[in-house]
Amino acid sequence: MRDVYDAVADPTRRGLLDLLAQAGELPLHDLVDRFPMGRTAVSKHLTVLKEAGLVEDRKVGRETLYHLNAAPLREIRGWVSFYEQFWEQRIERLKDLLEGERE
Amino acid sequence: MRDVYDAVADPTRRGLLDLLAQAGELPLHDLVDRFPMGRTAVSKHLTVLKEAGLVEDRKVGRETLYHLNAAPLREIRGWVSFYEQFWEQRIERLKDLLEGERE
DNA sequence: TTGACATGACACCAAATGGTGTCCTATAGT
DNA sequence: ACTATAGGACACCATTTGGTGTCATGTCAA
Repeated sequence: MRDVYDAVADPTRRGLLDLLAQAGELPLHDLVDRFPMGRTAVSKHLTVLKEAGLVEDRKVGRETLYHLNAAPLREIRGWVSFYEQFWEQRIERLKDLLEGERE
Repeated sequence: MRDVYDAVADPTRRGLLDLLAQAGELPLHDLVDRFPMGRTAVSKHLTVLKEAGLVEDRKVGRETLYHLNAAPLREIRGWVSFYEQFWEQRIERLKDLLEGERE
């Protein structure tokens, strides 16, 4: 479907995830109220998040209620945790090490 | 400058970071050899990564050597770790909880 | 039953994105 | 000195992206 890294790259979409994490479940019009853009734009962002599996929705009457599914974020978590070893060590130390190879 | 989430959204750019993590330091033409695209495209991706602070470069003779700076990834790590609490609990349980509100 | 509300489904548009090729300069190597 | 290599700096292009507005449909409430 859609890459989870890509889905999360947009600040509006991260904002949507934050709201859904906080509120549990919200209808579209409530979400729209929190952003400086129209309903169509927010709806599109939610579609992207749905394609990435990060949100799910259910229809209740005339509303569509959206809620978070955080599971796909495991992928990002796993990827980024690999790099922890590199930021733990001082950057300058790495630089010196690389420069020192010539001596 | 450039959003680190955005910089990391592209699979080619994640590939570049992986290569630099492994090799320590590589010149542009070595990086180009590993991807199915031209020098200009790879160079542009490296520029994006530089704008996000994820790579740095130094000129040695006629080569430009690129190396990783993983520090900005802390931002992503921090953001995503907030969501751990949501994927730890079973998704079905959350759903049942939300549906149960009406009874 | 009538009118307001919620949203899906388009069509549309400007700007950003991810590629390309070309030209130019600097450096290495013979 | 000459030639090949490394790569910066463009100009260019198709596609995607992130927004808009409009129309049609289903639902709620008086």
